[in-house]
Amino acid sequence: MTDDHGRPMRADARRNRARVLHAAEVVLARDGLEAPMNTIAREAGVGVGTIYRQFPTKETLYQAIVAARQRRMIDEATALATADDPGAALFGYFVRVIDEARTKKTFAEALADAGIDIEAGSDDIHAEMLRANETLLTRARRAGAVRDDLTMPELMALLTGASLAAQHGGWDDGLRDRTLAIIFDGMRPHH
Amino acid sequence: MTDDHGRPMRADARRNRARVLHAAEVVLARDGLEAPMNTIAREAGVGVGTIYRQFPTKETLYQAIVAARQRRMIDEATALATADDPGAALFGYFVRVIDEARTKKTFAEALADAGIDIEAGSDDIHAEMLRANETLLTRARRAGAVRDDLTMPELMALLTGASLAAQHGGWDDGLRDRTLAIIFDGMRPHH
Amino acid sequence: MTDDHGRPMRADARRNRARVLHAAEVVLARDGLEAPMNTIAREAGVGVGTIYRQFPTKETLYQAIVAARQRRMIDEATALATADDPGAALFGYFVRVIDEARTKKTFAEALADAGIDIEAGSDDIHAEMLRANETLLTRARRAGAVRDDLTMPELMALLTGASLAAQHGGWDDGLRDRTLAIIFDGMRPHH
Amino acid sequence: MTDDHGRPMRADARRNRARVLHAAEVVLARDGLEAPMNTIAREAGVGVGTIYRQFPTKETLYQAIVAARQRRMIDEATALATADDPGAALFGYFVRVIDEARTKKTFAEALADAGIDIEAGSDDIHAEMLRANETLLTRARRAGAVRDDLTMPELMALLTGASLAAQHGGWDDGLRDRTLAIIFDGMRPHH
DNA sequence: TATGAATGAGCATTCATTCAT
DNA sequence: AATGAATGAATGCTCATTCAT
Repeated sequence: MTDDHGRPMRADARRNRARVLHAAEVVLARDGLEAPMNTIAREAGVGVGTIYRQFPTKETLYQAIVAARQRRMIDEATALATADDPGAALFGYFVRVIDEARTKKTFAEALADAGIDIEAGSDDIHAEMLRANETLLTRARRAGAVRDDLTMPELMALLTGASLAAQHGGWDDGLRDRTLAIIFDGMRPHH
Repeated sequence: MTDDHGRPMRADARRNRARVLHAAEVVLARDGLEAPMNTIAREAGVGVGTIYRQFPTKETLYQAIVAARQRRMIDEATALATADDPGAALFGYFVRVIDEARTKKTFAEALADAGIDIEAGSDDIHAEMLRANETLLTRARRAGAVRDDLTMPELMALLTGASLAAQHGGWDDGLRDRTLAIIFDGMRPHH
Repeated sequence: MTDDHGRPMRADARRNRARVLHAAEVVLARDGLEAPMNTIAREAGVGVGTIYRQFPTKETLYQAIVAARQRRMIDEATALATADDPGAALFGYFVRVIDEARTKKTFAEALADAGIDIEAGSDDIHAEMLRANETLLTRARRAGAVRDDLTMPELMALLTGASLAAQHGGWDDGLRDRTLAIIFDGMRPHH
Repeated sequence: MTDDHGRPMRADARRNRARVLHAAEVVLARDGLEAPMNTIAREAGVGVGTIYRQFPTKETLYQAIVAARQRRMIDEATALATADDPGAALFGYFVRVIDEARTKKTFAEALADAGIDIEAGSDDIHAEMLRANETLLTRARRAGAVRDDLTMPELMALLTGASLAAQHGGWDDGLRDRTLAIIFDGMRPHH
């Protein structure tokens, strides 16, 4: 991690950055997106000014949270990209994404936003996530685990929809399993 | 339409109520839920006070918009409840709901909220919509058009997810058709 | 009672005026001076417009209420002006004024305002009330019932203070009697 | 002066708190209780937000002003509690209270409010002021400087009434002296 | 003439962001 | 570098007053 001038961040700065990020996740999940910066600062045990040093804007802070999650998802996708069973890999990844959305309120919307720039891929990390997803999809398709006409836009649409619904509706484990079972059946070939 | 005392509303009041409702739909779709009441008032060509006469709270105004849409959906569902082909009726209704969400931004979230109180049904109109949906689902299931283990919670989850995704992602006609094709396949029997 | 053009008021107009005045007294005593015109209108069973026809301003309405009370007080003072015992007349009048203030919240402040323009007497009815009070005072002084150095300014100051305190403090009968006993003792000669 | 967490206030914060308090006194005396917060802020030379940081509510600000005055009065009363002449102490204190009311418009009403909860004494500072007053009264009564049947309720009634009248009527020094002379005579024994 | 719907300036309060300490 | 006090634009809502019905 580097600062604005390319120098590595001081240890305390990096520690503060992590505390802020964590506090923001907690507060956003609890109070929603309208939560004031002061609340986040208090939760983090720092002054507001410290947040603004790392994140010039509330917007920036949110993006950082989302980016962190996307990075985590990318890592999972990457790990699964070489799995033996490409179908199981894709479906397993799908479940992981939905679980993330069920827990961390901010993630689902961000994912939805990412889906929008499918072609654009304006943002680096968005683009990277899309690439990782695409790998999983392509492998599953080639293995015959999903239908041929399931392409990235539809996958992102399904992923996004399920995430948003899960977050908004407070899905429990049972509802998640039963709903995804239906969606997964629709994704498979031979209909 | 009657006022609080059961008297019929004055002509100008009814006209203004409609203008406000319409303006609110336009503004909310354009600027999001954060749009100030003043903007809605300007769009409607009335003073803020006029809005507050009909809707004592911003919240109330939103609920009125949503209620109007839910009523429209209930009407559609009711009309389809006696259709010859129960499967086509359910799937056709599903498409209509998603189209509504694509156009009118406020609807999808409200639908999602409705899904939450599936058992509760606290709100009258929510409950009514759920009942109407349930009729369509039951008929389709009895006709063998959808799988046996597709019950209301899953239907609402799918409906909600697709609506939110369609709204958020700005689905075009093609994406809508292809995505719903997958979901519908998942809903059908024989897996 | 005449209208703006000097013509006698129509019967219904006079009736409405009375209803409004009464409603305003009730509402002001209940909700305080901040009470909205709409509340007064509802209490009176008329539209706001009707109030504004009689009283061009909220201020005007309040003044009318106060004027009515002052008139009543003037009548009492006038009646007592020929009483056999001038001392009893003045003290009895004092009690009546305080009782009015205890019941009708708006009166005390108005009385206080009246006291201010002791010399000015800008307003007709204020001036008239002051004259009536002065008559009672002068007779009592001549009869030796009150000390010689008790003149109008002090009388108004005492009357005003007791009224405001009674209104504000919610005096009960006992507190009224005991407090006025002290004040009256102070007003008597031989100290 | 400490902040909510027990830490000493920053120098600038304390300075601003004082400026706000002072500005509020000035504005309230000039424009009445309806004065907008923005006016107070402008008078204080700070932004509105600064006021709200110290006083979460308009109400709170007013209470702070009143509390400050009550504290000042308590101090005076306490100082007089050991004076050689208990009668002079009580009467002198009475004059001081009235002078405060003549100058600082908000005080009189607060004093009146305090008088109401004579037994209740719900509020700490109210209760403390009442106790201080009671000490002066008891000493004066024991010394034979005031009549035996003058107890706290009557004292508060007289104090309140004179304060409200002085504030409302804009008493000058002469009127104050002559009116209080009458009241004080009424408070003395031997009638 | 009476009604009450419409108006919009005005108010208390919040909160992202800046900057003195 | 961190802190948190200060800022002030922006927002939801109220209510005296006007005016179409």
